[in-house]
Amino acid sequence: MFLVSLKDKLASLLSVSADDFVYPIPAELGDLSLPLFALAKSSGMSPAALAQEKIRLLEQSDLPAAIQSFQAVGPYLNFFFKAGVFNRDALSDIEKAGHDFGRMAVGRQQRIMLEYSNANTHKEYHIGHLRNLFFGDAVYRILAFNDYQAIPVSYINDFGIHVAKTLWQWQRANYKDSDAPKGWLLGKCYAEASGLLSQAEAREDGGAEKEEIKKEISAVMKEVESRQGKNYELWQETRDWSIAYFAEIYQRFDVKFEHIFYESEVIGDGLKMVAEFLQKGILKNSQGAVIADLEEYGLGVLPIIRSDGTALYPVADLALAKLKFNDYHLDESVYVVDIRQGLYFKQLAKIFELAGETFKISHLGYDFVTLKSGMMSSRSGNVITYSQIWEEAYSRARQEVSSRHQDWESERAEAAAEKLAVAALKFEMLKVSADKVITFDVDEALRFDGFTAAYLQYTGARLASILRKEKPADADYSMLSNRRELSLTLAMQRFPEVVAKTGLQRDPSILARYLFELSQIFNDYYHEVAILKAEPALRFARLGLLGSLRLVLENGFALLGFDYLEEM
RNA sequence: GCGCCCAUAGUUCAACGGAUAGAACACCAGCCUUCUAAGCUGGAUACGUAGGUUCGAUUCCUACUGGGCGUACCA
Repeated sequence: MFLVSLKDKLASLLSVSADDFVYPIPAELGDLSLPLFALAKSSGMSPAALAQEKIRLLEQSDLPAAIQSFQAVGPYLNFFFKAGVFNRDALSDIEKAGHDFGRMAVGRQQRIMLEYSNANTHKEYHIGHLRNLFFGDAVYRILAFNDYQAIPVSYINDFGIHVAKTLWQWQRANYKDSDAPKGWLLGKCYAEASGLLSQAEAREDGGAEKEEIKKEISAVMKEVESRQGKNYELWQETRDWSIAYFAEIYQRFDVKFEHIFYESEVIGDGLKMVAEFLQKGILKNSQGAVIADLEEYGLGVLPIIRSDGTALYPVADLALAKLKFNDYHLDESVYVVDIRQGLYFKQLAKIFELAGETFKISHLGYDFVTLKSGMMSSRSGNVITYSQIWEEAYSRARQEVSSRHQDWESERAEAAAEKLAVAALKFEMLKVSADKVITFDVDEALRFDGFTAAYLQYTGARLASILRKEKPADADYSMLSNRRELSLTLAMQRFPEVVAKTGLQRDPSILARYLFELSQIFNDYYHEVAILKAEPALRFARLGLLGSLRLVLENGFALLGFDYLEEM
C-alpha cells in the first residue's frame, strides 16, 4: 500500500494525521494536499502562517523520493509527486500484492454476522428483495476483504400469516395443473388473497365478510403451527418450492450463505422465551395479546403474540438473536433490513437490554425500491418480480451482444449476456447510497452506457484486449513520466483507502463511484496515449500499468459481486 | 398527534465544515483506413424558503414549505 505509507511518512514529518490529507480539486493544484484550517485553530495561528511554518519544516527534512515539490497555497499545503518514482514504486507495490491489493486490516478479525435476503416463502421475490440481496452480499464481501470474520446468513420467514393467506387461496384457486413455475404461483395466490381481503373490507356489510375470511386464514395458521393435518402437509410441500426458487436466485447471482435460518425452526424456542419474559415482566398481556410495552423509552408498543394466540414475527427473532450469539460467538449481529423497520430493531434491542443480555445488534438499513406507478406491494400486486426483471435484463443484454458480435456462437453470447445482466442489476442497486429511495425504471436501470456496470466491464474488456495482444514483460516503470499515467496510478493507489472507507461506512456506493471514476481516467488515457505503438521499453511499462489496473478492477468488481469480462 | 428520512442541473445521483458544487442520462456540435465507438472531446443548465452558529455552511442548529416512511395484533 504505497500511497498509504507515503501519506504516513508525510504525516509524521508534519506531525499531523494521515487522514488529514485530501486530494485537491482541481487536480492541477497538486497530487496531495493538506488543509490547515483545523490545525491552525488549535495552534492559534492563521492557516496561511501555519502553512509557511510547515514549508520551513519540510525544507529541512529528508523527503520521500516520490515527492517532487510542495508549495503553500493560502491555507493549503500542496504536494506534487515525481511521476517516474511514484509510478515505479506504486505499480510494483500493486503487482506484488496482486489480488490482495486493497486488503486493509481495519476489521481486526471481529466476528460479524450479516443477515440479509430475508425473503418470505409463499410470496413473490421482487426487485426490493434484490436490492437487499445485492446490498447485503456486497457489504459481506467488503467486510471479509477488510479483515473481518464476516458470516453471511439468511433468515427465511416460512411460518408467518402470509403463509396461511397463500395456502388459503391455493386451495380455493385451482392452479395445480398450471405450467407456471410453482414459486411464482404461490406469489400469485398471496396477491389474490390480499386482494380478496381488501375487496371484502370495502363491501357494504361493514367488513363482516373480511372477518369471516380472516377467521378462515387464522384457522389455517393454527393448523400449520400445530404441525399436523392437511394444511401442515401442504405447507411442507409448498415451502420447498419457494426454497428451491430462492436457491436458483442465489446461484444466478453468486450469493452464498454460510447458514440459512428458518422461522419454523426457531419459533418453538421463541415461544419459550416469551413465556420466560412474561414471567420476568419484560412482556405483558394486553387486550388478549402479548406485547412489549416500551412507551416509557419512547419506543411505543410491540405486539408479540396476537389475541388469537398465533405468533407474530418478534417471537422467532428473539430466539434467533440469542441463537446467533450463543452458537457463533459474535462481536456483532447486523440485520440488513429495509429502513422502515428501524423502530422494530430498536425495540428488539431494548427487549434484550431489559433481559440483561449484552448482544450488539445493529440494523443496517437501506431505503426501499419503489416504482413510477407507486409503492411496490405484493399485497396489491404492484411489483416488478425477480423473474420479470431478469428476463428483461437478460434479453436486452443478449441483444446488445448479438448486435456487436454476429460471429459469436450462441453459447458464448449467452454466457456474456448472463454476466452483463447480473452485473447491470447489481450495480444499479449498489451505486446509489443506502439512504436513497430507488425509483426503479426499467429503461434507466438496463442501460449499457454511462454510470453502469457495462461501462466498467467495457473498460476492463478493452484493457484485456490489449493485454492479449502483448504480454507485459519486465518493465521499468520509472519511464512512465506522463501526467496521465501519474493520475491513473494515483487513482489505483487510492483503492485500499476506498475499500476501507466503504467497509467502515458499510456503503458499497462509495466503491461503485470510485470504480467508475477510475474507469473514466483510464478511458481518457486510452484515447490519448498509444500503448502498443510505443517504443518497446515504454510499451512494456505501459502494459505493466494496464496489468495493475486490471488487478484493481478485478478486485473491485469482485467486491461488488460481478465478473470481469475478457471480451464484450 | 408524535417520531424518523429526504429536498442540489430538465431527469437520476455525488460532494470528512473549506480551493472554481462534480458525474451520468437527455439535448446540440465533433471524433472510427489507428490498441473494442458499450468509448472519447466540446457546449447550456442546480444547492426548497427564512433565520442562527462559524474566519468560512450544500454540509451543523432552529423554524417553515414540499415529498416519503414509521407509529398494537403485516413483515
